[in-house]
Amino acid sequence: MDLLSEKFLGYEPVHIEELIGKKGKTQGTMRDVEIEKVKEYAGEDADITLQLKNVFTPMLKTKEVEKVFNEVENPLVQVLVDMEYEGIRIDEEFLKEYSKELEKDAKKAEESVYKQAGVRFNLASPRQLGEVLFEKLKLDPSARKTKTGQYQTGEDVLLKLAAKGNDIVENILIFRELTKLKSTYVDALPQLICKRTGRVHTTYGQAVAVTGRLQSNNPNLQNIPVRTERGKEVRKAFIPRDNKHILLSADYSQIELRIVASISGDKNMCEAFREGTDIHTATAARVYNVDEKAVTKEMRYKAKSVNFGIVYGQGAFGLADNLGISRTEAKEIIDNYKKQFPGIQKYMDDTINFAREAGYVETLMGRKRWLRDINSANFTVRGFAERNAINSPIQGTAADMIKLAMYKVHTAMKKAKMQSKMLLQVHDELVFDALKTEVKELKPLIIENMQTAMKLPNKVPVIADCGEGKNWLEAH
DNA sequence: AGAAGTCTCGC
DNA sequence: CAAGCGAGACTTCTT
Repeated sequence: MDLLSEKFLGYEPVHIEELIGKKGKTQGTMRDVEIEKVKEYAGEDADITLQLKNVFTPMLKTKEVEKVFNEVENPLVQVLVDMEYEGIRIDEEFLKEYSKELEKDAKKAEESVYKQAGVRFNLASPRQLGEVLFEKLKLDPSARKTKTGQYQTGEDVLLKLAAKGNDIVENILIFRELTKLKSTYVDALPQLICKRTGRVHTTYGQAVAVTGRLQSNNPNLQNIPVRTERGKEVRKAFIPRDNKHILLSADYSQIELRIVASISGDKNMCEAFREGTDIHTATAARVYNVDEKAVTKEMRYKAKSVNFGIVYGQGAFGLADNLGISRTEAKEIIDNYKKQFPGIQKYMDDTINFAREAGYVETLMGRKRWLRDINSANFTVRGFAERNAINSPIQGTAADMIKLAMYKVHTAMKKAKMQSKMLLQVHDELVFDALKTEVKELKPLIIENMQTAMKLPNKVPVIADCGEGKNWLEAH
């Protein structure tokens, strides 16, 4: 059954109450919602019992995990149902216009590529593109191939070719960007606008992502472009329900790094957060052993990359590749980092050792992730599990925190009898349709509840910021 | 028609 | 070999 069509294509939405267990169902309310989601995810004929067992077995094994179920997941069900039901309004006309513009400019870039290559082919095919770039034009004699024998033509590869002055590559990158925006967002979103509500209604997966994060599909509203200028335009299409409302966006500041500092207990990083200075600048000052005022843009940029890499278990090779620096320099930076933040290194070692003994890692709330490969004899396989071990407690604790916050905010809004609605969650961000007359009261309500949803150990402060505007881009 | 592979969007 | 978690468009191969 398609939850979306049942909800909005003329049927009375009574089944929602059934789903959330208001009619005498005291047990397994979340399971009922999840059955629908599993069906959507795995297909109508999926073995639901088996799927659900896989989903909930890790959660029901110990008292700590029952806590995650009882305090985080079950209360969240109603919040998610409300958000999905509400949906977010889309400026269809704007997207239709933008689509024409993208079409025109993509075509232009495409024709330029064919002219420069001296041959017409399917530019949307990585395989054909690779053959043109590396066999016909011979742009890079040492071009690397994928495991299936075709040339790699990913953005990183193309950017390196562009840096060597290959004009054709610029147009390929433009073509890729514009066709991506057009097909995935600009043309796809209008098709998902519900006729009856005039809005798009995403579906959230509550027990799909292994770390405890939410997942959004049909449409995925957790990957709307924001990085490039032409990508940002898409966000202008997400608008308030009417002129009495505005969009409001509240997001956690550096939440994953704060959690790293907190659960590792690293003195220097905890202190940096308590001081309230910019964390990447503070990191650069330590790694390069200079005063914070002497930190250059480049130093900060590199420190930022290390901070993110740490969260993912990245090594010297990955950092060098990412920053385009030598492996020697990358190793030097990482060694300095570990010296300056010894608690971080200890956290990584301790976490991997714990996982080897226990077979799992867990978040501050006790959410578990099982790691069956953590003792594998295979270097590569074990390496993956070790990076999972480092990352999961961090990503998962952030997920626990915002899930708790969502319930708290939702409850507080109901208690204050507000008409404003929570619409979207994007991992560290919540988006609201805010009645203009409620904004003044709503903003502090959101920020206060987000910041106090979960107390972090070692006195690491949690900060949330809030913006508003006539579309999602302005609010962000 | 569906699976696999590649690529790109977000946090 | 080498950076975590996702969705989804498109091409190409398999059934």
